[in-house]
Amino acid sequence: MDIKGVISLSEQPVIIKQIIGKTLKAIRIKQGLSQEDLAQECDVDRSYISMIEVGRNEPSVTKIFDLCKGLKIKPSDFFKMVEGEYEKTLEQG
Amino acid sequence: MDIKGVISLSEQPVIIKQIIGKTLKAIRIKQGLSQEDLAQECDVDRSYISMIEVGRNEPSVTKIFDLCKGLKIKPSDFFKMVEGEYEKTLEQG
DNA sequence: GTGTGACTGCCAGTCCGTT
DNA sequence: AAACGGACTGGCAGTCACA
Repeated sequence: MDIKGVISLSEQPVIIKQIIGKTLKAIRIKQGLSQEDLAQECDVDRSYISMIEVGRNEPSVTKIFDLCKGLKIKPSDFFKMVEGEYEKTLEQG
Repeated sequence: MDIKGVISLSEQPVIIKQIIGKTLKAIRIKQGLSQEDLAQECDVDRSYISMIEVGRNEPSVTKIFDLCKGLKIKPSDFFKMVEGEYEKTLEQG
C-alpha cells in the first residue's frame, strides 16, 4: 500500500458535515446574525440551522446554495473554505 | 442536452441536482471514463452514477467529495463549475 | 438566542432487468 | 459492454416542542 492509500482511505476519515457546520457558524457569527435571522432569511426552520452547525445534519447542495444566498456569499467561496478545512483535517489525521 | 427543458413548473427556480449531474457527466466523459469505471473508483453502485447524471438523485456533499476523489479533481473546482452553470441558468431564466 | 429528544416522510442508494 | 430505469427500503433530512 502506497502513501495515497494511507491518506485517502474511504471509510469515515473526515466528517464533512461537521466541517460544513463549523464553516457556516463562523460566517454567520462574523456577519453578526443570529440563527433566527439566518433562518428567516433563507426560509428554513431555525432549529435546522442549529442542527447543521452542530454537525448533526448534512445539508444538501441545494440547501447550501440557499444558505449562501442568505449569507450573501458565493457558494464556491463557501466550498473553498470547506475544502481547506477538510485538507487541514486530513493532514492532522 | 439543455438544462432549460428539464426545469419543472414548480416553484423551484433552478434545479441544482440537474446541474450537478450535467457537470459530473461532462468531467467523466472528458476523462474517458465509463460510469462503471467511476463507480468502481468511488466504491458506489454503477447505477447510482447514472441516477446522478440524469438528475434523479442529488448526491450529498460527502458523496461529491468522494466522486471528486475518483475523478482526481478538487471539489472546489467542481463546485465552481456548478456555480457557473447555475448563474448561467439564472440569467437565461 | 441556542441546543436537543422524538418523530415522520421522503429520497438517497441499491438490486435487478432491460435496451 | 455500457447506460437507463422501475421498484424497493433504510436512514437521514427537516420539523416541533421544550429545555
